[in-house]
Amino acid sequence: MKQLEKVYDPKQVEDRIYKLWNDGGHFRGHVDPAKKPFTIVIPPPNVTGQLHLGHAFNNTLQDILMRYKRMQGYAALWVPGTDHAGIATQIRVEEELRGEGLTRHDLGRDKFLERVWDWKNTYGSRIIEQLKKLGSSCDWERERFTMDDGCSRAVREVFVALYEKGLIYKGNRIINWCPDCATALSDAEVEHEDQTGSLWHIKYPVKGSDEYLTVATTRPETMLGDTGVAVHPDDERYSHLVGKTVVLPLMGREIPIIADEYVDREFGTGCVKMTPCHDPNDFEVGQRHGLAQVLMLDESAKVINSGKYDGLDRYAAREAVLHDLEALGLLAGIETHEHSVGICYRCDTVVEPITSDQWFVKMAPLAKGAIEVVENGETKFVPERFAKIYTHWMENVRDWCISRQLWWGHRIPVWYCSCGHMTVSRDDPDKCEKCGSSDIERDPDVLDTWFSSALWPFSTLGWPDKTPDLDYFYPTDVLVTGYDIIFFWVARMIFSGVEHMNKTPFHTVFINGLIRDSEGRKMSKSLGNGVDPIDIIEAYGADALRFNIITGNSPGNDIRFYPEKCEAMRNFANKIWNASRFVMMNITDAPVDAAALGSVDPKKPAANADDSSRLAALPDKLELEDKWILSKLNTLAGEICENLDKYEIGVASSKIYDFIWDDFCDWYIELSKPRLQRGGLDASNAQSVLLYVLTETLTLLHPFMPFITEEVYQALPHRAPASPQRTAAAQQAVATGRSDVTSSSDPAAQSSSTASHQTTIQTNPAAPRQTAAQTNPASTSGSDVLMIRPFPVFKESLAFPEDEADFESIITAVRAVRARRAEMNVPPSKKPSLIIVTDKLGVFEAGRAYLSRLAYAGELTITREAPPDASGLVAVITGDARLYMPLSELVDVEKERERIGKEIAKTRSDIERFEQKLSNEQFTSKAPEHVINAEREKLAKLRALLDNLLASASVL
RNA sequence: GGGAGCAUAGCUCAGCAGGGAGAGCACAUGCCUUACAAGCAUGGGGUCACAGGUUCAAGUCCUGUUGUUCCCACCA
Repeated sequence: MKQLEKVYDPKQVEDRIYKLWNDGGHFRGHVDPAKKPFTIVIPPPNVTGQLHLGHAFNNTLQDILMRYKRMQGYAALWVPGTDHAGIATQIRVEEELRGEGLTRHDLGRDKFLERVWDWKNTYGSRIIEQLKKLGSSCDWERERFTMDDGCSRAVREVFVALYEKGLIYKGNRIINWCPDCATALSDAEVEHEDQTGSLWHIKYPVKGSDEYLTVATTRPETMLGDTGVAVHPDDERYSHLVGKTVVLPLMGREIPIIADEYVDREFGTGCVKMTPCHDPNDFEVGQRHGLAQVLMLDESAKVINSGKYDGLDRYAAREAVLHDLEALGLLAGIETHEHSVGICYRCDTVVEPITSDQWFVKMAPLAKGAIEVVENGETKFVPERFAKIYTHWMENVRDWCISRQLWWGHRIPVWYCSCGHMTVSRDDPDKCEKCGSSDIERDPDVLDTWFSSALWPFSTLGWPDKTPDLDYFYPTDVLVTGYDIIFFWVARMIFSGVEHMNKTPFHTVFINGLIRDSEGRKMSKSLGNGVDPIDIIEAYGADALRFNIITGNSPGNDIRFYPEKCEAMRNFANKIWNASRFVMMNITDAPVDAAALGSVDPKKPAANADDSSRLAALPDKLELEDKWILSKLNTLAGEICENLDKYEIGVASSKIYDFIWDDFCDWYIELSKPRLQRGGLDASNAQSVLLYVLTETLTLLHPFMPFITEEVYQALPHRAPASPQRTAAAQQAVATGRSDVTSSSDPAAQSSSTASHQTTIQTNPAAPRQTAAQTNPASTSGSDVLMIRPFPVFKESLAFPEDEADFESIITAVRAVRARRAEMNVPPSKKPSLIIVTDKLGVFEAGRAYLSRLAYAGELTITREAPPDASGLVAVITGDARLYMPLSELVDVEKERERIGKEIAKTRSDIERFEQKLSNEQFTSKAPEHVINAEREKLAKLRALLDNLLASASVL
């Protein structure tokens, strides 16, 4: 028999297992009318991107949901793809060009785009490969790109449709301009940063008077574009000046003094300079009053239309203007001023508000439907609080500036003719649709990247065509994404889905938090505190990484990432590995059919004599500890389904962790050892239960740690679940309402199972590695892989609450004995006799074999009567029993008396507390019955404990 | 100027249809017990931020306070 490696080595496993799944076609999502669909579209990572921990987190969550639903029998489809990421990608390639001393203009548009496509084809698959390393079970055959033909057609269709509905328009309005990216940005693309700046007071001389109006500004250079000064209509200080003019210093331009409610009399001097071309408020005031527009900054934020200042950079111009004003004595003062500054989200450059011709989406009509579907619950946010953030944004959203002065992206489908007409068309026109002239020119701009990602849930399913995919998989089910792109992406997908599909694109938006470094800072390139998930996978394995980031945190909350925690999770993987080794080493004598245990009801006698396998006979042979572990596992299965249905991923994962480590490994495996050594029927029953519990547990754990669970599963003897069992399990799930979050109807389980009914694989004691390697991928389609094994559900037939409680008594007793021994420093080699005095004779008698083992006891007596002479014995007391050991020579009697005294006092005060509570009429009349009963039981236990303690103390 | 999250063991975090607080890491002690020293056993350590309120009962619900993080906003 070949010895397995003692340590699990993910590097030997992961790629091979991934290939097994892929070759088996298990990632594919197929339209299957007999099943219910479950669909997720991936938040498409930027093609420029490399996998970071945020992706790892987000995709692990998605993969868990996908694998869970797939195992439940849904037609599961996870659509992958990447985003062309307009600005980010263009910047990347321009940087590369700069290295060659070139700009994109040197190449020209077509050559430049060729270059970007080359770049995309070279590097764009990197992040996809990294997602695979993580174990993502996407349908790779359906990988999409926001600029592929289908998505481009969808973009074109949406643009034209919205234009035709009057929801897209072109206008000259104030937009955010990034001088570095040299493009317009949407409001969402501007970040705000609080800065300490200055507020300069500038005197404007009133024409035909020796009065001055003093204005205050944080951007003095913009005065070059001033076309008015505004005061409040009710401000008596200035009412006599309204209608007059001031002479704009430096420029000598005569500009009007106007009155507008917009002005806040309390702020500064109560006079506001009006720069309609460079301030959104001034723009609106200007519109109301017919102020002139003077554009004073160009696309790179250099001064224009301002005489001697022309050509200066905006900040140089600021200095020059201030210098000149000072010289003229027109600078009335400076104060420091806290304000927030708009920053480009891509390059951190301070953006300038500038009037410009751009394309906009009219938001108000679209927002209406998008708010509705969230308010009426068609789309729910998890956690709920993000719905408020979403709604608030949607209610206040302004029109969306969608044109970008870039080359990389979806080019705006608009052609201009010298006749003045714009041709907006789904197909490239060769002449003006109005005058027929072929002298037309296409709009040079491209669309905001988010314009195409907004269509992702349906463009990836074939829209605008009516495809079977679209019909079957849309709307998708869950969108999993970070809270940082709710406005950019989620909001826009929702209104797009509502507008173009008449259906919200997903019923649930599952929001995940951000991953921070161990000090709570955002991970960023500039801080150099980023952690590469691929490094973590190399060092600890993908399963450990996955389990690390999803365990012990709750939805929507940020996570601090500690690489050390991966060590704990790697250890957990190793624990599973070794538990599996143990099971395999002990089921070598005969093939065991553990699957049968899940399909028979141990509470009922075997149906017929023909059913002669040992497992069919098991119902009569289950030991107390068997029922204990089976019952716990069964409860666990029910809870995991509940947790996953509520998106409580972290809670679910830690429950499985605890079950595997504490219940299965620390107790059940230890308990099985004496039985296995004894051999015979007892041993084979234990083998069956071991195998059953291990297999079911691996199944429960699979969505979280797919690689190691599949690897072990492949090595275990098992039989592919046959159709009847699958159906039964699914029906049970529906009956108990435990497996289907979206609907109470049967989740697709009525389909004939794809799993073939293979014969039992002979137990193979060889390494899992070797066993799995022997599996021929070609023969695995529809084969027995864990990935598509039915997910466990709660089964009434495997619930044994009384036996569970009985066995807990024994655990308590064993723990108590161990604790006493540890306190007394008794070496494990010392195995004194043990007398157990208890009323639960049957329970402790059933535990005889392993009591001696786990409590290190020698000769074991179980009795109802206390020993007549307890002198020389030390007692260990629990609520159910007194356990006597002859260890008195090791105990300081005085100390022991003191200890018992303390324990008696503590128990008495506890009893008093419970007695008080239970005699409180307020409590007994108002508390629910199960609570009162629970309290009574606790009191009874404490009283029994006290009796036991007193009895022991009396003989000390 | 609005709004939200967080505050629980030394550290990082769970827990909350309200019924005497948990995990991982760290720490201490003893163990190479034939699956695992990446392990086993045992133990120490918490007036669950503060102040009120609701309730028979409050880390758990409500109000306020403090600290902290974040989001939104056309604060010249």
